[in-house]
Amino acid sequence: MKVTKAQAQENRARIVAIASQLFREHGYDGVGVADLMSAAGFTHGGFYKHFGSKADLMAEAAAYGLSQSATQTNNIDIVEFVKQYTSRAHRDQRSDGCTMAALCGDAARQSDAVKTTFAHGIESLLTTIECENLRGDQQQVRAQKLNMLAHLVGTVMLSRACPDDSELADEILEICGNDILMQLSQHS
Amino acid sequence: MKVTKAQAQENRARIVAIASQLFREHGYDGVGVADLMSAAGFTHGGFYKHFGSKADLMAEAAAYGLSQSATQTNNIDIVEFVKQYTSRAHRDQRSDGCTMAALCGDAARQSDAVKTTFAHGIESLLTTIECENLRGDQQQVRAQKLNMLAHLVGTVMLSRACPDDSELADEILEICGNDILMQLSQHS
DNA sequence: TGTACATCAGTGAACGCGCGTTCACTGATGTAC
DNA sequence: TGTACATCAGTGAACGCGCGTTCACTGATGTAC
Repeated sequence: MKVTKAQAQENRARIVAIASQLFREHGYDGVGVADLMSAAGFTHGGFYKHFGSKADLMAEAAAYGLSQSATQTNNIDIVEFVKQYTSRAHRDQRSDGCTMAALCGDAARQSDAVKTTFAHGIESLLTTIECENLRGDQQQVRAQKLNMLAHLVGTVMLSRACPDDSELADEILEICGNDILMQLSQHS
Repeated sequence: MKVTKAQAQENRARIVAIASQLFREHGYDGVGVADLMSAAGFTHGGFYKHFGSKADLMAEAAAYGLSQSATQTNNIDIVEFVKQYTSRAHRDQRSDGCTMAALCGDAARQSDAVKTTFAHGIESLLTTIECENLRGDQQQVRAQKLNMLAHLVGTVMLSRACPDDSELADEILEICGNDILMQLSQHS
């Protein structure tokens, strides 16, 4: 049965949002078209009325997830952001967490469309990260943010690669979280 | 046809080594049993004479790849190590590069067997990273190494998530590589 | 405003395909006498 | 040392299964008059 134009657009947006979550949790290869359509409350056949292919949705879901991260990062105290990013809650809640940390390993093996989306996502994060505290010229501030981002992403990814409830996983978060905060205060 | 015991053992080792490379390049889901057996010069049927399942091989190949990284790290000048790790050559040669950077994103979604292997891999890297230059007590040195590892892994993963030949990809390597070296000199 | 028709989001069966795994078979190696 | 038999690494066809994608169909929505 057909559906209101507005309703269809809303449904499409829901598919993208749910795909973004499922991809973050299970990876691109870990979620099938039928899985995500079912999670959105539809049958799989309708998928191709909205998207050209699964690969197309992957790029769109990445863009959605990364812009979401950027929005959440915007206008938040940077110290609070680092603490939250390196928290156990963030590590354990992949589906609601940072898309960069959840999928940048997978992105490296995807098409240039997806990689371009991730590159834009990095630039977005660099822009939205609160910078008032950082000293130095524009280039230095950008370098400081880039280093912080790499350190943050590496921290969460290493912690996630450890067995659940392992001491090492928590140690990584704590030690690296503290160091990132220390770097931050040194640059302020 | 049967084959010498020694030959069979050698063949098994070759499968593990090639699997380790292929997994690093294409991810665990991106390489099939038939693919890797073929790459090793065999037909797929013989696979289960050596391994219980593909998942078993994944854990074993990870252990192989991570111990290889640790071996390469051992007794190498740490400045040279950081430069090589953050080089374009390392970023672009996934199959011969660090298993941690290539697969820690995938490892997070695998069984505890694989994750345990990665946790041991992290500990191995912490042990083998040359530490003579680092100041402080044992705990501080461990923290410095852990931070350096997270920073290194994050750097390479972010750079790989960008499109090939993109400026951002190279900028990440350069900026973060320099910062990691600077941290190192500060702690020496 | 009412009517007739076109549109198209969503359904569910069906497609070809590649995956991990199994299995009967081969024949050189290893072993027992 | 020679012979007869068991072992088992490697082969290649076959298996069930789930994947991405296609397609004929439905029926409410949107549109033209």
